[in-house]
Amino acid sequence: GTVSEQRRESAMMMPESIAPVNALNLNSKEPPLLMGAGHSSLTPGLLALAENSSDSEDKRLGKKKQKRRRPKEHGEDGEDRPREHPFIVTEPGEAARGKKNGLDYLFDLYEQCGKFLEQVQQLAREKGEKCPTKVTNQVFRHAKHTGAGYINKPKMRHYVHCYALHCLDIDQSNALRKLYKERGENVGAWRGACYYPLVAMARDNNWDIEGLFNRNEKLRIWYVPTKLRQLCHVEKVKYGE
Amino acid sequence: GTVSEQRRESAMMMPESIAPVNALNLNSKEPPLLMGAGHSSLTPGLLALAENSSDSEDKRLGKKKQKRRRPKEHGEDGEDRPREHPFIVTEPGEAARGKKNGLDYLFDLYEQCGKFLEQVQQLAREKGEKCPTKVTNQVFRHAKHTGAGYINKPKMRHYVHCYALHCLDIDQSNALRKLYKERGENVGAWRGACYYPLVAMARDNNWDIEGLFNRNEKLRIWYVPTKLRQLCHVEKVKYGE
DNA sequence: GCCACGGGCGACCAGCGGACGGTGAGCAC
DNA sequence: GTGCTCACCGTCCGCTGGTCGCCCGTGGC
Repeated sequence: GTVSEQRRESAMMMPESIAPVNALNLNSKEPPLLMGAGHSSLTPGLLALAENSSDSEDKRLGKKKQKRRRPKEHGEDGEDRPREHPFIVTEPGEAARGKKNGLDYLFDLYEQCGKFLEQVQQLAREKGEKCPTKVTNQVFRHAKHTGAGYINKPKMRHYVHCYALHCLDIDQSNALRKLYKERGENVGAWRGACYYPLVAMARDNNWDIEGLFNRNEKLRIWYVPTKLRQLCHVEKVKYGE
Repeated sequence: GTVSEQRRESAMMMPESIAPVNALNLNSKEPPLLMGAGHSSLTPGLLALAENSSDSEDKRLGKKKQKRRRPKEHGEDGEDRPREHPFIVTEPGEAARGKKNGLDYLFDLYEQCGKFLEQVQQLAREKGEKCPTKVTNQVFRHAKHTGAGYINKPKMRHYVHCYALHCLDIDQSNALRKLYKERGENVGAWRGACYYPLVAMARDNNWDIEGLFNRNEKLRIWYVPTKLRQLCHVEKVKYGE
């Protein structure tokens, strides 16, 4: 990459200087965490974008509240895959301690999905069917049926932007992991922090986050997460193109 | 293009030599029309591919029969857009006679959709939303709201491959129009005939019909029709890659 | 006027991309 | 053992892409 050290540093430090303030008309409510003295080139208040905003009574028009789930009525007929161990922030090469998974494993899951996509594409080509270019529901289904029951859509979508940083700037990604590990931050905090270096990269790429993804061999197959696109948009509007 | 005259001619003449015979396990039933002495380089039996196969009792598993429509219960509250005039086969530059529309008009509709897509893309970019690369439902909706009520999805999808031929080989497209006009064929017959030159082009392009579409400025924005993809697949399997 | 043909396009459907939030695993004490 | 934090992922939802076939415009007689 050709990003200056200055910019990389300030982008990486971003989350320190962010206070939870509402931005735009997207309703907000982020846990007050990681505030500090501000020296930002990117805007404060970005974290205030949606994602997990609850209450705010009834959300935008036309959006119903999701129904509550049936309380898992006993084993019934079994085969209850146990939930995967939670991720913790680990440095590159570091194994997770205790009943946890590390971030190298997380990123490996993305590579596995890439392999599964290739299989699905090969099958589609042989059968003369529509050939997906992205990781679709069909790919997740294929992964599950092929024995990779530990891969699922909500999880993969949740961390896409973290994988994006890993693909687009491995050094910055590694440094961020190290930093958040040292500080003893949880996965959620690290995940939140991953957005800002990406926004900075988008800025250097004429705000074309889609293009940034598409130009990278490994990233091309992943949809740009809504929140990342929104973050880029807010920044662009605030500071002009 | 670099297609030999030989191939173009035989491809264009194809429909003459086709007898309705079942192909593969796709259920079939095309009206016996346009049969003749065979001298084909492309396979006979291609027209037998699905598209409008009815009866055959209940179709593939899991596919329910579509419910019958409510019989248009009076004007209710009005604004009944009258149905567009049917298309007839016209030569390039020829105006349609009577209450009919010509093929130049049909192709112009595709160009209009391209314009509407550009508008939708511009709006999406300004609002930082997902930016469609194809003519989607959203684009049809935009077209309708912007006053182009004569554009609708089923119509545009129906003739996509005809427009494809027009884009990829204007000479062959024009010649086919002239031929079918002289013979007094109806639009359906002309439409069916448009498939075969495209299959021949796909063959010359290593059977990559998707690539053929994507490489053309105007075509890129249209989904490859299912039947065209199937036709290419059947040909490829029958005569090897 | 009447009829038969054929095709325009309203409406349907499986499945998609996307998101939420309740369980319950996990660790600290 | 007990409590309480937090994130995994089952499940929902507004739509999409794709298609069918009813209805009726249309021209010939």
